[in-house]
Amino acid sequence: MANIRLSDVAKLAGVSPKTVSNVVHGYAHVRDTTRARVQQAIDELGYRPDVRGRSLATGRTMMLALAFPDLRIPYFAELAHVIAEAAGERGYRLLLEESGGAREVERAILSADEAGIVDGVLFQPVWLTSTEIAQHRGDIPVVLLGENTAPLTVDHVHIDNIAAAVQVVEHLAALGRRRIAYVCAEHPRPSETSRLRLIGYQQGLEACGLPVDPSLIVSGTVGNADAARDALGAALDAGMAPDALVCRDDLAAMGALRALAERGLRVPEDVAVTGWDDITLATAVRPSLTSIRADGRELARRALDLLLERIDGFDGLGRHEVVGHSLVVRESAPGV
Amino acid sequence: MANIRLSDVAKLAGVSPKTVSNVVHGYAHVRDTTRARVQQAIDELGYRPDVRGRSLATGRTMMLALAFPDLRIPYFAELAHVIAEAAGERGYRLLLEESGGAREVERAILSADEAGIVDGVLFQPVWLTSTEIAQHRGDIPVVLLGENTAPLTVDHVHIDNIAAAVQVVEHLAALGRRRIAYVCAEHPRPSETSRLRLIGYQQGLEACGLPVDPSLIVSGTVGNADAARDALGAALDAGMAPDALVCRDDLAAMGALRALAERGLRVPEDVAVTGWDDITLATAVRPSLTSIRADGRELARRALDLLLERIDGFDGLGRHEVVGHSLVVRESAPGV
DNA sequence: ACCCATTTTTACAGCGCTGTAAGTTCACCG
DNA sequence: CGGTGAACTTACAGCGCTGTAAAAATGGGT
Repeated sequence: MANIRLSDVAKLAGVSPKTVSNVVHGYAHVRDTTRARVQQAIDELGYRPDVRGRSLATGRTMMLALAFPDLRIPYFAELAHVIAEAAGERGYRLLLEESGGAREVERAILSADEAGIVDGVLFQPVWLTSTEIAQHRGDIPVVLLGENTAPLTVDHVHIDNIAAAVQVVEHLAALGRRRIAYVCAEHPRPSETSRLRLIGYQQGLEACGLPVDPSLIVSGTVGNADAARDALGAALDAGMAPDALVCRDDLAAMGALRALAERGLRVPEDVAVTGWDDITLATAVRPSLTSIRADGRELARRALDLLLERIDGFDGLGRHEVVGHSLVVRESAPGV
Repeated sequence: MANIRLSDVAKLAGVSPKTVSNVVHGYAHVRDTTRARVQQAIDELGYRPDVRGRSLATGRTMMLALAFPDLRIPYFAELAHVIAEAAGERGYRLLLEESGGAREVERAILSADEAGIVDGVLFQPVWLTSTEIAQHRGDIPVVLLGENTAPLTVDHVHIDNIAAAVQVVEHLAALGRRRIAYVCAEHPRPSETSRLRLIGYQQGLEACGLPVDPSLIVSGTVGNADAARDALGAALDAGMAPDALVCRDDLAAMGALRALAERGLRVPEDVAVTGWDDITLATAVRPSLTSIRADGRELARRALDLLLERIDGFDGLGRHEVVGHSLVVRESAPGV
């Protein structure tokens, strides 16, 4: 089946190609009779516009990229879902790019060596520093997501990690917990996200008048429940005796739940546990997870707004926006 | 920064545009001195090929779509990851499309009203019947994924659901379980996937000489652990007393674990539980899940091979391929 | 019937690239 | 030193569509 082109429709309808284009786009100034004739030709031939020609002519692809570490991490999958939905409402498709958490790949994403694929990029870096980000070629609009410090020249949407971490610690302290551990700081160098959460963790302890004890910080691989279980398990076996855990994310929390259960420690009676991200499964595990929940819909909305403004030509300094978060209290660290 | 075009590079290097194109593509018959000169011009100008022009000229976009119900379901996220990886190895990007499990959207995916976005589609339908699929416009190559019966004219890659379900039941029977329930059949009409798994479940029971008891079939929403927990919980409260559960997928299994635990039933001592999909978190919950694992890498490989053959013009009858699966035995339904 | 202001339609050129086929240059042989 | 095939390079046309600006048609007065 040879592909039907705009001009084929035009020929059949006896109008110029541009008029067909106008009909396809619902342009107002087309006589009803003309529109009907063109529409009939479209239907008759089964014409479907080819976006490549269009995008070459308009300079827009109506596609955005969302770049983040790994689709298999529930938080990112859920984020992608929300953003794809919001992008769709604005007429854009979403292309997902996984960096695998590798600095190389993150760099490649910013300096893409092919143009014309997407109109803009939403990018959640893990390792790239703001200096590196600031040096990106700038051929294409970028909005940063997540917790990294962003350069002044680039838009950025995030939650207040420090405040959230403080809130978590205060919640645990209000439950009477005194030996509050932090589970899964990357080793040897924490990602920016972890760094901020650790700062908040420490601030929270200080605010509650609790000592900051480095031996209560468990290092481990991020984004992997089993790794968290092993890391925490080893720490517990080595004698660490926390009465609460601030976990870097829900996956770590799930691993922690296992490690605790395997040692006969009850949650929350013996050890209260909090997660981060409030993934869907947070309600399915037992006990269900108390967790920090970012306002994902708002995050998607703001990020897309900023990006679309850039695509429309806005060229000012970077905007840095904070979206809301909340502590969702569940069984693993219940309310007082 | 005005965009640099191929012709700009050609001008600077003093060659024809086509020669620049040849250099970009690593075409063999370019004199070294020419290549060097062109390369220098490319670097100097920071030229990056525009894929839109290329794809208009070649007729290829080097993008594939993967359409499935919902990114937030871990199995699909993990599937998307594997397929994206395999597609990348073949030089293709992957565009994800979520159907939301809606028949309407599934139909729209097949009869996309815009052309030229992707070169082919991998499609995991939930509700579309093979008749409907067979009637799709055929403008674009499609390979079906997953468990639906596919029309004879369309390629299809799947695992043997019936055999896998039989295997699960036999495993449970070998543990001495006699009252093996099935958790989460969609109500009122099961999806094709559920139907096949139910058939296998029944066959397995018969093969083991166990009675098929309809009251051991729990209906419920699919893809949602909490719904599974509620559905199973209600059934248990109503007096159902299984000693094993075949769960439709790992999410259902996780919900089931909760429902059982809340009622003081021990897994696997009182009730053995199996899942399906072997998602990453299957090892993180407690007890870890015995689950059916499809060979995802092989699935991705085969599906892409078939699709790329279609894109290359293959026009024969549909190929139907079965990829391997295995029963991964863990704590929730241990080996004998 | 004619003029003017709209409304509707069109011609044109070009977005950036590559396949084809037809040059042109080169190295080497007789 | 011409001839020859291989190695290299290019002209051309067109992939399918849309922005622009200008032309054509229409309608409403006078």
